[in-house]
Amino acid sequence: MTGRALFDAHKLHAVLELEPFLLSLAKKPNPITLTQCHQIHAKLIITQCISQTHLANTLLSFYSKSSNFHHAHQLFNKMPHRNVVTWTTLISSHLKHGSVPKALKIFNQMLLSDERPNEYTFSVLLRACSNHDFWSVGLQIHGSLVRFGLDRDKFAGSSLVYMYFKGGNDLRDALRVFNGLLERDVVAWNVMISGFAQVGDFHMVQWLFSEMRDVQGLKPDNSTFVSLLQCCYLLLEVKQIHGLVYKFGAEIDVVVESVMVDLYAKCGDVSSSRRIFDSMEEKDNFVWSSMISGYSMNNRGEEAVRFFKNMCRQRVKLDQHVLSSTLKACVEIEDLNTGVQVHGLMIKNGHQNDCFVASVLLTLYASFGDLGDVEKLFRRIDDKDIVAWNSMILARARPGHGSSHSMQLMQELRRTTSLQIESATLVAVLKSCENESDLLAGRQIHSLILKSSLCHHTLVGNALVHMYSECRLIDDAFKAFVDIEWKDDSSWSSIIGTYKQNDMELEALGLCKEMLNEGVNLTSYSLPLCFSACSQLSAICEGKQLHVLAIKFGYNRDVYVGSSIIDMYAKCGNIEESENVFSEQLEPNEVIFNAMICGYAHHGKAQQAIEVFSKLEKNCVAPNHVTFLALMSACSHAGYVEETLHLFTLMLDKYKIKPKSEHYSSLVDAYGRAGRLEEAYQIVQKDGSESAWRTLLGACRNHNNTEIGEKSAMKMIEMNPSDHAPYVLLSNIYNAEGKWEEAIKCREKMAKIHVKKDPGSSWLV
DNA sequence: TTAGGGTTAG
Repeated sequence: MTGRALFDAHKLHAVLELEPFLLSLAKKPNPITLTQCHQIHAKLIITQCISQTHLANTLLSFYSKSSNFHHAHQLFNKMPHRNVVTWTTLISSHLKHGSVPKALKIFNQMLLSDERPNEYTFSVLLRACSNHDFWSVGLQIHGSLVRFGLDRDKFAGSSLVYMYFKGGNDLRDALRVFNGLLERDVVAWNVMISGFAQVGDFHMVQWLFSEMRDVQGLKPDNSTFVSLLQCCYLLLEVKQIHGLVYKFGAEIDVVVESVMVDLYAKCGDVSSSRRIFDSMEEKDNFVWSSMISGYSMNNRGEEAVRFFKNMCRQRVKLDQHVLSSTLKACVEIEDLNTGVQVHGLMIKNGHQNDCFVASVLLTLYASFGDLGDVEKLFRRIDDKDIVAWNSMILARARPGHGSSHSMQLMQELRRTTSLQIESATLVAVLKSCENESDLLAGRQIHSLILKSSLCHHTLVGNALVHMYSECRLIDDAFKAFVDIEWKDDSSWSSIIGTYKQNDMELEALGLCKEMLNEGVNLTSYSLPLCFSACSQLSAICEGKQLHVLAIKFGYNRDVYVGSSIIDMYAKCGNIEESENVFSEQLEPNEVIFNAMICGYAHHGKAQQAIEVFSKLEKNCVAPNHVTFLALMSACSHAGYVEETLHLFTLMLDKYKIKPKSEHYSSLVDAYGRAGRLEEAYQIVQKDGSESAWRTLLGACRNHNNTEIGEKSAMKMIEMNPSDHAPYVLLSNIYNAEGKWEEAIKCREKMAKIHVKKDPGSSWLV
């Protein structure tokens, strides 16, 4: 008797000592190791505490959390007494780390034993059944829940509502269960709010939230705010919810902060994202990756890369999200160096075959023409999804590579996988057909599209228009355009661009008008095309109307739109209006400056062009080759020979810009106009482009220089025998010099080799 | 002692 009492006291002491220790371990976020589990197991056996069901349950949860199912089951089988917690722990661990069928098998065993499942058991099971594959099982479990009288319980009921939202997308059943609950706690309300937020029913979310606020003693928590934030599309809305979080005095957790970082960036306010990020005490991987993608989606790729490098310096763990977001930024800013470093980190962190990360990496390598490694990367990806295939097909659709490889890949995709082809797949394959030699493949894809459900997809239609346009089949492009059911700005831009490229400006402008009549919202893509059509036709009235619309939609200060307006007014003869638009630009870049300089060049205002260039230098904007071409052409036309030469050397020496043929031609033009034909001849011999020779020949014609004129004409005929220009110019030189015989010979030669002069045309009647 | 709701990337 005494011995037994003494033993029990020992046991009690051991329990008192072990219990807090086990509890503290259970609270730790990381699962404990198998060795630690064994040590605890041994200690429980030695102290004979293993027979205490609650302690054995805790050990069972340790084995389960670390996915040591074998040991968990061994312990479970040996336990002399099991309770509902024992069963629920085992079921829950299989659901979290193992498989749903195994969990269901254990649940069936539980039902066959005398143990009754409780609200916790049902809660975990129902949540697992929200996966669509187990939908019918979920309905059966709902039946059991009713039999056990737990269907109105707040725990089991909340999970049931969750299941109807996620698995069945059944809002009515979810609402019915919710209305039937005996008690609705914050979790129950959150499940409802999040369910309606996911399906985009924001009115319902609003209503539920106001109802919830009326319930006494209930306060929205972080989870509520996350769901509310998911309903935000506008910056103002994000700010409002941000304010609400403070109003309710909630202790903001890392998840809410992460969502706000992500959303502010999605609404274009990266500075607010960064402010929240910097103020966060606890930062998880999620928020680091949100910050990187935030920079990237706002066209601030350089900052994304800098942020990533800073993150590496701080030794933050790199996950797939961080790596793929960074690579996306590298693709955007064409930063191969960082991309290669990220590749190394992918290997180091074991993510080299991750589908998300490898898909972007192959896009990056492909954009630098490294196609050999791309294929290897693709083949190694685990569980390739449709986006990985699309990326690979697009990687192979590089200009000049033909369509065969992309077509083969799509056939392989259809033959070997059960993945559903997406619009992006077709867009990628069509991209590889943008050449007349690949037209047959393009037509095959077109017929495939017509047979599929994707024929009404706007993106696919746009790709077809583009493909036919690149193959110079204007009628087919137009037919494909007509077939697009929901034409967007891009559809109209494609067809207008097609007509413009093929010198059909009148038709292009007609389509611009039609587009406006259709009420399509003009954007920074379509507006420049419309302005360009106007300028080519000198259609200033239409141009002015479009200018008003550009102001109305707030695009007049967009660099692409702004430069096209400046160009349109200049080409339509209204340089004053170009100057007005130019002066309205808040942060003019080189494209805007170039448009103004070109405008002055066209109007023969060399002095003003040079003044604009000085302004550009003062604003620390880097000029490009177009800037110098416009400046040199303005100066050469005005007869400023020395100034043209000065600009040419400035371009080379100060700005390190490699001259193109056009620059040489401009230089030749300047010398030619001044009659300095020998110097011009020296330059042409160095450059040797057809356009430079043509310019020189023109100058010889103006200055009646037969000697260099003959040399130039011979060179041009050698370079392009079917061109009529050298014959005409040369015969003009002979005529001017009175060498009629030579002139006739020249024309005869031209007739002999069937070179015909294009008839002249004029806009003036 | 078991348990329900919320976040990111290509």
